[in-house]
Amino acid sequence: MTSSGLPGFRDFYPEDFALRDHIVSGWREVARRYGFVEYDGPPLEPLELYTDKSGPEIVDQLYTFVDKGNRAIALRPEMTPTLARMVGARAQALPKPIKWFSIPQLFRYERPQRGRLREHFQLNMDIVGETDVMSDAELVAAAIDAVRHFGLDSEDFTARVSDRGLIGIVLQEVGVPKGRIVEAILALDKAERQGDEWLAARLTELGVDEAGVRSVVDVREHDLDGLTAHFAGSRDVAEAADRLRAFFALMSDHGLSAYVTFDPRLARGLAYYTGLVFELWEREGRLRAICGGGRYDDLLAAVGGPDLPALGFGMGDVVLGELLKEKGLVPERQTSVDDFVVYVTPAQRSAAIRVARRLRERGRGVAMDYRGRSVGRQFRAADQLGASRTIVIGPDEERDQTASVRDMATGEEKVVPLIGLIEGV
RNA sequence: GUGGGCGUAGCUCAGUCGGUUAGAGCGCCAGGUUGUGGCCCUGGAGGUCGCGGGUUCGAUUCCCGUCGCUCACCCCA
Repeated sequence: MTSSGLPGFRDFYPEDFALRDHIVSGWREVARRYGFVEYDGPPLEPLELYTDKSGPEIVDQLYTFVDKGNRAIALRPEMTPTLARMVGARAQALPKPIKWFSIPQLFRYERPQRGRLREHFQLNMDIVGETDVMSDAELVAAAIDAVRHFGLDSEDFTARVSDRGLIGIVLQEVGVPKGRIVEAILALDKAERQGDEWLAARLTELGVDEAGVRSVVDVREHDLDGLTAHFAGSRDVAEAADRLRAFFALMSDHGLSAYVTFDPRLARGLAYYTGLVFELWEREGRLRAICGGGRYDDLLAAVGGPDLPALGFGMGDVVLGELLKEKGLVPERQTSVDDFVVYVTPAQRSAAIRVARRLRERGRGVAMDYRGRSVGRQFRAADQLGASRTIVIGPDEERDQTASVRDMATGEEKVVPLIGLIEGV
């Protein structure tokens, strides 16, 4: 091979770009249906924007450099800090709730693998300035629809839902000190991969007694009712659970019950989530999470922005694209050619160009042969390009101001007046 | 960042127990006589056998390194 591009960065050949466009357009359409408006920010940001709040897991993997003005720069790894800044600057003026979406290209310096590159496009949908559980449900519904839009359904993927508020209260009940709740939640997330013994050791470290440890390990197997029963004595648990129940009821109103499951094992790695958290997973589980998000009511204030509650999710194009390819849901072929105009002899070239021009003015995609090859070869070119019609201009047509129009799918061909051809478009 | 597997034409792959012109299918290009595609036929282009070094009379084939891809770990958008 000759020189290749940077590892983890993609070249988009026309067929690749077609898939990317398919995904991005679909997302835009779904976001629009939910009443979100699009925004964007710069792909480069000051490094400090991320070092403060994002947590070490993101900072370790930043793409950074120093610019000619000696500024420390990062390629944006996520959109939320940019969103926080932008919303912050106009927080007073914007009607609430603020429902914004963006499809930024994001960058991470880490080892590329299947479904994880150093760059991807990510749909971000956020709602700022609303605490009602109805907004939680609508956001999750939008995330689910952003996947369903491409032809996947509850057979293919599922949404795991939990609530950090609830889990935090549970952890407090079993004896985790208040100041270490977030650590315990992150441990819970990590336990997915490390196993129960690791979790038990970690919880003991955090000051949980043996009974409490057992309780937490058990809790991970409970459904919502089981969980409330287990902590029947706790008013706080009951209240937090009620909010989740309300959430599931709303998901039912959205007609999406089949997609959502309570899963107390889900915690999400990022430190800033405060309430609802969710992830979309392919059912077969071979790929990574398709999407993840949740409520982060304290984040905007924490980064010096307005004190507004918020929630949002991110959904990348890489895993979703892999999934669509696997399921055969990638659109067939893309062509920009509607009509191919054939000229039979060089004498008709000018007339044919004029016809092409008039069709283009009407919005048709038109291609022609450049070299005056045989009619047969021109037809073959029309076929290769996927033209839906081939329009032949020969001596007869030129004389009669007509064109022979062939439907490439059916093979049906008829002679029509030029005027009719142009105006019939 | 750690460890394993892989790396031959645009794509999917064959092949060389080290030997002198590296193959197939698909794709691409040109023809198959002057007004019609999808089939077919003929011909052609295209490979420093990832890159660098070593062993050897000789390496695409063996060894080392490196880069890339990939899987697992790590981590997660």
